[in-house]
Amino acid sequence: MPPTTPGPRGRRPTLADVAARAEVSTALVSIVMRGAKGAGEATRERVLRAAREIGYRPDTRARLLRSHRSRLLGVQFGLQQPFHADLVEGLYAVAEPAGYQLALSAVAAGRGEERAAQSLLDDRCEALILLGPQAPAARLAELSAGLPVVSVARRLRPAVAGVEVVRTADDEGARRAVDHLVGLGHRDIVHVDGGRAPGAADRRRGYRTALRRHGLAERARVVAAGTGEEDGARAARGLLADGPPPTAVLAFNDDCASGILDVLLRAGVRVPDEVSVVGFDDSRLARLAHIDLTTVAQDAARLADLAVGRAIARLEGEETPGETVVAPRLVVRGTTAPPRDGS
Amino acid sequence: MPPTTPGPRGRRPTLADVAARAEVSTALVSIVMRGAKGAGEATRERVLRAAREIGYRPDTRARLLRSHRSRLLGVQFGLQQPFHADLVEGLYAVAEPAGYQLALSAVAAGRGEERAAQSLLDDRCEALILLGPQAPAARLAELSAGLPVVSVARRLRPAVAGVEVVRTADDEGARRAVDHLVGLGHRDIVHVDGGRAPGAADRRRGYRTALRRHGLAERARVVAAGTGEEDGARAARGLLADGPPPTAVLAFNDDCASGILDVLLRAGVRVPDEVSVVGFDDSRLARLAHIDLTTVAQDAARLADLAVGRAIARLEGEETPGETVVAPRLVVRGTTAPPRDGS
DNA sequence: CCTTTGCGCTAGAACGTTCTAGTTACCTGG
DNA sequence: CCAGGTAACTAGAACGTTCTAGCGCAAAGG
Repeated sequence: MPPTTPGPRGRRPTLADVAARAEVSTALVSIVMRGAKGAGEATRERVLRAAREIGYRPDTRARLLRSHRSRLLGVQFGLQQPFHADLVEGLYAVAEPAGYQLALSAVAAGRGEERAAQSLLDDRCEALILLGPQAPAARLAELSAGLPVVSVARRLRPAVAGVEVVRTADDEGARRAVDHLVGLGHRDIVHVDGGRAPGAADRRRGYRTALRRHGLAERARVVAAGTGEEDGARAARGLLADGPPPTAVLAFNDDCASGILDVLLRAGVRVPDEVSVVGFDDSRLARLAHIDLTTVAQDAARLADLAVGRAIARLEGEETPGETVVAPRLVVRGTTAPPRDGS
Repeated sequence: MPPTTPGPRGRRPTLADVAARAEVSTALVSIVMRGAKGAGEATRERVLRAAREIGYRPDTRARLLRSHRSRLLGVQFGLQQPFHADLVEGLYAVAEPAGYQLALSAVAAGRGEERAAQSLLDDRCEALILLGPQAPAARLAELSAGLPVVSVARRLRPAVAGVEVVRTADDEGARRAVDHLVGLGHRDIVHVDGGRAPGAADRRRGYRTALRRHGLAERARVVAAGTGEEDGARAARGLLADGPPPTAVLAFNDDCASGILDVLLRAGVRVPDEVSVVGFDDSRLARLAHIDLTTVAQDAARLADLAVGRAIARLEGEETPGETVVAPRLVVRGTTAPPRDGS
């Protein structure tokens, strides 16, 4: 059984230790450990055995110090954002097979994006993958002067030269949701809006476009709200106060939808019998049996795949499209149904 | 304006560059950058200015390679666990002021604990802080032979020599929940149990103890369930089928409670009017206005503080208690109320 | 037989820091 | 005026890798 932890003495075995045991030079051990060519079959075996026997593990930091490639992708993510967790999971899945490691840096309460990004730079990452970055475009441009930068799930308008964007087609998501509702027979569909949040403008636009295509342009109705549950609740109270509610609501996101659901249910309005509700994001929340929200899902795996792909392409000097848009997917659950009467 | 990114040429400035510009030795620049003593006031200024002007940032990896201290705490966490996000947030808040950096390594779908821990070791972390580790005790023991290991939120029975445990008093949490319910007038309280999940045994024990203290020992009733929403739902359906439901339910955790709430509400049982429900964890879920769950909160900030403290203490060779237990806090929200009749 | 080629291997210099052990130069007290 | 101390600074060797040259040797080609 080879030891898989450093011995109690504290000193971890190094290349030199392996070299001594296998009676070769450190350079050769290095060759063998990297799987590079230039070592005979027999010696290779001998070195590997020696390494195994003394529990040798290469020192990442020394390795990176010397070889100018670090094969490290820096990932900045929001600790409190469940969707980012899905993305990071996807990133791991793609990066490791491609021969890259991930360095994670979280944005949290006392730790802003500036700190997070800086720590990634200090770690000598080769590229930065920023999940939903809020930093000003100028800062992103500045970063991208030094290394490839990929912004995931944040659109940049106008485009920032050098910053690669990978995002979901928010407008299309909203369109699909509207198509679904119209297909069920709804004609009176309200959009509870996310205001200035990333993606909100596109979702609003998609909503309007879809209604227009269905010949319902003049029935478009956008209610200002926001990104949180409470924003949705407020909007819903407003809707109930303003005479008969619509037969369907497209919320900016799942949190917002959850607030809407709450107010409706407490007011005795049955969902989906009287009012259908659609969310956006397919968060954990939406999947709860309790809530069972019809929603528009972002394809985290695909976004992650593209993000890594673009970062690596840029590292290898390839041309990249600048922006890549991923189609969302409508997940039909229990909060949508045909309207009670064809109003 | 000092550049805060590496220049386009790719080569980042090094100590030598700063030294050249300030016309001193690299050793002195090192001294100044570390804030060590041994530099004159005037030169210090000059060096700092030079560093600022060329946008120098120390190279973490080279720094760590040389100084045997890495001042790096490795944190292994579950990507999909919201509670871990709270803990990591707390860890950042404590570690950075104490002069330590965090290296994050996520456990996710295709990336088990073994991989996560190994990557932390490869980064030459000085100590490991494992959030809710599932690895066998033997593996933890093995790890702790090489460096201090702190297990957060997982109790180890029997204790593993060398592994420091920081956890919430699950039994006390359950007791507080029961005390609250009894205080409201409940006497018919069921515990929907988490089975073999970490903490479940303690919560079960706390529940039993509390009932006994209130002279209700013979009314204790434990229903086997699990950690998920669906487990709670199943248990609730069972309760409803077995004649009149209890007046109060203590669920293993919030997810489980959410499933219970769902089944009760769909069955037309009013919460909290007819049945009170208490969760455990104070997850994001519990805080939703929609759910508004009375629950037992773990003190993430305190757990994080202790975890870092113990890790550092061990690094400095101090004696540590081996296990530290943190009191939970009952958060009363809208799912508990006095029973309708004093059954 | 002598050159070429290529393979297996090694010596030794990087990489960007910190650390050890100095060397100056300036006080300070006798 | 000198011993002794201290503050400011520096040369050069680490740290654990990878990389560049290049060496010895056997097989192949002339």
